[in-house]
Amino acid sequence: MAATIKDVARLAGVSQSSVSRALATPDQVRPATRERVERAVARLGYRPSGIARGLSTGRTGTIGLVVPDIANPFFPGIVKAAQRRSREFGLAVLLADSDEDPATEVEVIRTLTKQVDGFVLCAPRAPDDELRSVCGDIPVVLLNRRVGPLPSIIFDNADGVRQALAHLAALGHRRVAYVAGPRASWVNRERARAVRAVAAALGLEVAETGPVSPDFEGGVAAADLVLAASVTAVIAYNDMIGLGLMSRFAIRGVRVPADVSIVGFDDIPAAALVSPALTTVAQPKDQCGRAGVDLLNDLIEDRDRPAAARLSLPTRLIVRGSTGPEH
Amino acid sequence: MAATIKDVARLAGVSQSSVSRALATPDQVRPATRERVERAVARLGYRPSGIARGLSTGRTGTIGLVVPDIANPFFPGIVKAAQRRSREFGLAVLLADSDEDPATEVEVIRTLTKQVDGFVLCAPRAPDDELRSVCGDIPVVLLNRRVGPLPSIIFDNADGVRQALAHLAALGHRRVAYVAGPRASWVNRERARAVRAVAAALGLEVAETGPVSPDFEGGVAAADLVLAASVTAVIAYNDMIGLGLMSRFAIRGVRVPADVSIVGFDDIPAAALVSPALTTVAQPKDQCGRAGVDLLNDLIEDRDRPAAARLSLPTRLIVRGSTGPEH
DNA sequence: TTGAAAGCGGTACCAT
DNA sequence: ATGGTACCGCTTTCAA
Repeated sequence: MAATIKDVARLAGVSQSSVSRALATPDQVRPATRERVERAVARLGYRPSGIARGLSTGRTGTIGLVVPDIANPFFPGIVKAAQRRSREFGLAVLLADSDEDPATEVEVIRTLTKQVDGFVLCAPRAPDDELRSVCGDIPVVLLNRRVGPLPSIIFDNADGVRQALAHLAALGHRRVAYVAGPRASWVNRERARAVRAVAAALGLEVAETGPVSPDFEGGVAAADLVLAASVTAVIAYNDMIGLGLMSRFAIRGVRVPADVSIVGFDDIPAAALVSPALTTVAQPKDQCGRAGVDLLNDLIEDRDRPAAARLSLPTRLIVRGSTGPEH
Repeated sequence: MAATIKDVARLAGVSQSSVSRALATPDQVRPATRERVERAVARLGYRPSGIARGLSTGRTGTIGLVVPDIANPFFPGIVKAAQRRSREFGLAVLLADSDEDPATEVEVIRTLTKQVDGFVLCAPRAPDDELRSVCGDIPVVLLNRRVGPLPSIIFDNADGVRQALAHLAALGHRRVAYVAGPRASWVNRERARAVRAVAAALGLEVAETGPVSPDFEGGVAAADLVLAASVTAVIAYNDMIGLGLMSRFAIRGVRVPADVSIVGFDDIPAAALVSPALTTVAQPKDQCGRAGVDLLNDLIEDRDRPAAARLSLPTRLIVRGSTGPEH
């Protein structure tokens, strides 16, 4: 059996309380005592049980991180950053993959609620009121989703769209398609809205296609719709769709970017690996993951609602393969 | 505050023990009692605290899943499968990313040991004896790594290499390069060994290059080394290296596969997206993740060491872009 | 079948 | 500065 605080106390010849103090608040015990405790701890290889501590403090030292799909290349960057930051805070991360299913997501959150100090919810699929309800029970930070005044961190999608459309307009495109992602996606609604608004401002015509699933197959499926819309450029809900478009375009004999230019969102790793490389709107995932944990940690520490409970992170267009029409 | 078992007991007019039983072993309480408890549970929205339960049972209902780098496209597939399977068992998953650092890995394992019922270690980077030591404290399943008799699940790397080399030999290649991954990687050693053995058997000449880091940049760096070795085909430690090779080859004006054919390992998503698509040795990641959790669960349940504590999963070559030399 | 009570491994308050 | 002790929420004997 692993050593308990009792064993340490006995070996050190002090009380449990002193051991607990020596470890948690070293300056509340006499150096001599501290020494003896430390020695005993070392000899026994003692590690306090986080779970026992959790029971008595109400703090688990663990946060829940929920993502819709860890295999979606958009998320690992965020997860990694969050994970790293958490470790700096001495927090463990309970990762849950909801498989893109709102019901699973809610169930997972409910199950984990007792085991974590708070949640970072990445692009949660659950309905607003469900999220609000969760927020009542436990600190929560939303990533890539905004629900009322709940603490959340999003990317500046509207500005990303603006950069993308301005780029295409500058290249001479007059008519572009937007391939929509899932209807249920908050981000998709944001981008779609921005596309309409910005296009109008820029005097561009927009053809909306989709929605399609936000993956390679979705892009493949959307390709023919896009072609039928006779546009010279297309903005895809995300890079995977963009990649799917490219693939299908190649099969249909449509050259990219000569015939159609493509701009994606997310700057997933694969976007840089294909040729021509995919122009995309990048989002600072590291910053997002880190900031999410920072914010959650603040909430947990109850440093009463930090000023910036709602952050919007800048996006930036990475121009790669895209060119003007009739090139 | 969330309701506790006490609240339920009071509301139901029974003792804590009865509530506990009604929930854990319903057939040990009279139906009438069970009813009252269930009603109270529902009314209060009671959810037992896993952490309190853990303290008293010694079971946390959580397993630790450690990966070297969740952003490495090889792992999400495994993680996802493991996650899903765990949920079926009612287990939560504590995911830790060791950032490819053996020290971090060990530290993370030690920290989490008290909070989980067991570990699934994906391609652990820690030294053998460290792993053995961990195994003494708590059930552990190794994925993609073999250490003595420890429970582990690996892919049949030797056979994967055999398929790859047989493929290249059949295409007419006589001299191939192997681009090595990290020296510390057990899998790399396996593959390197197999390359030597199989090549000898097939009468192929082998040029070993590297080691390089197992990512895109590593492949880029390796490209020039490979070219200097004047081979017509190359087997890369993994797909990311293969992709890096392709990229650099393009810049150096070397055509793939006309001048050099490439075979990677892992079948990461991006391998199918590039053109020409990358020929690769695929490994059943889902099966691996699932089997890992199954095995660990058995170990935890202490169904004394299941027969197959050491599994080897079949790999299979996916032929895509590769062709013969002087094509 | 049910209830009382003793832990599980810590923390924290209260004395000393 | 230190020790004693009452919890934290649940499970699990042990009696009744």
